[in-house]
Amino acid sequence: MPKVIPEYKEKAKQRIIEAATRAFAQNGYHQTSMDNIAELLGVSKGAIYQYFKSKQQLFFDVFQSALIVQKDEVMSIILSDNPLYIASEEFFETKISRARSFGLDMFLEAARNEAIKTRMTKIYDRSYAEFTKHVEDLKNQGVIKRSADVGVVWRGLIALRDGLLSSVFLGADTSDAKKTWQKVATLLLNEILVKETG
Amino acid sequence: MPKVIPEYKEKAKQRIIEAATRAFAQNGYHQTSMDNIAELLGVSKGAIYQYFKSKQQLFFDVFQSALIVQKDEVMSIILSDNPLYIASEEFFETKISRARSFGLDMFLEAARNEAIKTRMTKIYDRSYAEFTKHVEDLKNQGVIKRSADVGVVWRGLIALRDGLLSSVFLGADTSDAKKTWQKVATLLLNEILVKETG
Amino acid sequence: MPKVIPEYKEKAKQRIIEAATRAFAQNGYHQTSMDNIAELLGVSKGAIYQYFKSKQQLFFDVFQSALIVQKDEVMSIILSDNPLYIASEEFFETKISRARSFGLDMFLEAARNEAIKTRMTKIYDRSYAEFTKHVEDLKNQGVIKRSADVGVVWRGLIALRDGLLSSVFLGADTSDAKKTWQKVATLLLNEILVKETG
Amino acid sequence: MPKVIPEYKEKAKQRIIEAATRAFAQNGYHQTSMDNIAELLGVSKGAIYQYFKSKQQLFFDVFQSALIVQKDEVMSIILSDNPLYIASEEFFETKISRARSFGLDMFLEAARNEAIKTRMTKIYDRSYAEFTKHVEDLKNQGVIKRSADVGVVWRGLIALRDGLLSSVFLGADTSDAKKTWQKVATLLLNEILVKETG
DNA sequence: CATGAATGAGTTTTCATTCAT
DNA sequence: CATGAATGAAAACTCATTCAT
Repeated sequence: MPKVIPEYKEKAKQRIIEAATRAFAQNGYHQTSMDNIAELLGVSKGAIYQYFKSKQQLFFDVFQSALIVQKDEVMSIILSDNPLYIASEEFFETKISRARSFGLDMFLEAARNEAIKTRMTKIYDRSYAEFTKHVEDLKNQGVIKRSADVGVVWRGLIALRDGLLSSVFLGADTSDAKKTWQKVATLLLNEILVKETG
Repeated sequence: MPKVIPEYKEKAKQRIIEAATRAFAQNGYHQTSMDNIAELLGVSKGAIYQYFKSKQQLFFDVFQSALIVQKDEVMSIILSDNPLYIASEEFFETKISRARSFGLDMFLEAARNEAIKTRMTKIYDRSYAEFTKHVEDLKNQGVIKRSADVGVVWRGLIALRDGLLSSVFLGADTSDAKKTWQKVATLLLNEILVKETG
Repeated sequence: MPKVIPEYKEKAKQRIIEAATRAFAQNGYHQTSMDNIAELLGVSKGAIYQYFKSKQQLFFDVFQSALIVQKDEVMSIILSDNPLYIASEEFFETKISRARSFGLDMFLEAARNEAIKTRMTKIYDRSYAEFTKHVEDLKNQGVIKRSADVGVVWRGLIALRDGLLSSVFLGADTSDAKKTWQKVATLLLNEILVKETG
Repeated sequence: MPKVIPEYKEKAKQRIIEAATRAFAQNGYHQTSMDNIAELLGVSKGAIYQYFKSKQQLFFDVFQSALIVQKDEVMSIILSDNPLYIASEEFFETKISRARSFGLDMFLEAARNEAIKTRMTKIYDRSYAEFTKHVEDLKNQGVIKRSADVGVVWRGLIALRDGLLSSVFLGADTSDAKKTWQKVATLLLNEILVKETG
């Protein structure tokens, strides 16, 4: 069924990316065949190749689209009124469901792909730059301690998040993970926030 | 290479596991072929099948043997004289090289294997049990605060470690990661230790 | 590009044939996709199928049109004032560029197609018939020896041409080929011409 | 069925090359699938890949083995007692059957492969070098004219052969081709031989 | 008529696994 | 026991062809 709608191509790509994201996330890059994705879409293998020249390219695009989502979300929280929301179990809950729909091993596959690594580093760097810029404002507003080493906290939070998510996927108890997140994140944020919280 | 000695079988298995660990760690489960492993050993593919009925089984055994190594190491540190050694950059350094030689995606492969997941949970549980038992002693000795929620710290440390290691493999700056580890681990340990440290 | 004029159909076919000829010649039948041809024309794949029911049919028509061109040229030379022009390096030069723009492997593809082979044989036969008829005139005019076995010379020249062209495409030195053509063609023509030349 | 005979591997390769030569010759490179070749051998596709890492490589080896055969034969004739045997219809007959079992389009496929072209040029050059060296002897023995331009004759003969073979495959009458070969080859050889022949 | 999205059969290639020697 | 040749099932990718718009 040819579709002559102008933006159809973009929509088709998007649909494929979504299906692929689901498939990669659930079964991993290697366990997912182009056939799987096509079937998920109710479409023939060949159709996918009209939009992505290879499985690698599809993966790359899937990954990038996921990264963009991640970045946006992190930024929005940082810029929100209540920075301590980050330390809530609710926040971590959304992380879990998002990660579940993203797939850890996509990161590992990505880690083997130089092009992806470069891009990812770039995205993280930009994200970090925006973060520190915003932090400067918060310091001026007296929300964050002037002396705070924000980099450490930032990296600590991200590592904690990733590590806890991994543990959940590897079978750890979810409520333990959530509680851990809440406590440790609070601890970290209190290191930099002026007004103590518990 | 001796070939007919009685305990030869066990030694042969061990040699295969070692080679497979190296191969899996370096290239990941899917990128490693039985041929690769056989070649690494200077042995024929068929020989491997004498000891392991499938690639999956070999992986399982490789993984299990790796977990045992990990557990031992973690325990030994906890039981050591200086619990704060954990928070040192040096400690993290050894983690990096060990992880590099183990391979992150082995965990992910494992995460898809129910048998492995169960076993892993069991190992972690036992490890945690030993840990808490030991902690009880330390509380009695006045080293650790009576009120400390040691579970949170334990899980936090492990998550932090895994998250930072991931970030390093994904291209993050190693010295940033080490510094983050040192600061945050100290923060966490100070939560439970009676004698404060910086 | 006009699209609804009556004779448009014929012109469109011609345009497609020209583009296809270029594509087939440059890359060979199998290395040329319908997409390639369509792209070369700035037209959609589907459009080609409006005029040619299959790739094979398109090839057939391309080939036939090429054969007609060839025949015409050969005839015109034979009928020209200076039959020895054939033996010149200049003549061979034009052959090279023509062959380059036609493609050797089109002949081979053709050789597998019975319909093409039949048609080709027919065209060559007609060409040969015209040639011998003309030769009869030349014999009467005393230009060609009465005793000459013109068939041998004709076939010899064509074979020599094709063989030398092949060698050039396979990497032989062009000036060697041209010189060989000039010498051997002269030798052959002198066999049948009354007035000797060097 | 594993075969532990030492030279088995070489024999297996040879068998595959022979089957592939037949298949390529009959149907051309592109029309021949690895399946075809495997079937011809009564073997699985995978088996071929144990000996040749790709279809291209197999083709390369097929081609090279064919070239070696060709070179040897040409040399043996040149060095034979009766150089004029080359001009016989019988000689051409053997050429036809050999070419039939080799396949013209292998040359064309080869013409697109730089590695093959290079190798081919090298083989031809060596062959030509041996030829000219031998010719020097023949000049000294008074068999060949001192003034003869042997290069032209050599290239002329090869081109004639290739061209006539092509024509036969493209449907020309075989006996016409043979006769043409006999006449023109004689003409060419008489150009260089001291003792005239008819 | 023209378009180009979709199809699906075909092709190359890989690799875990088996088994005759 | 060890070997490695052979298998066969899968996977990625291509492309002539069709057909709804």
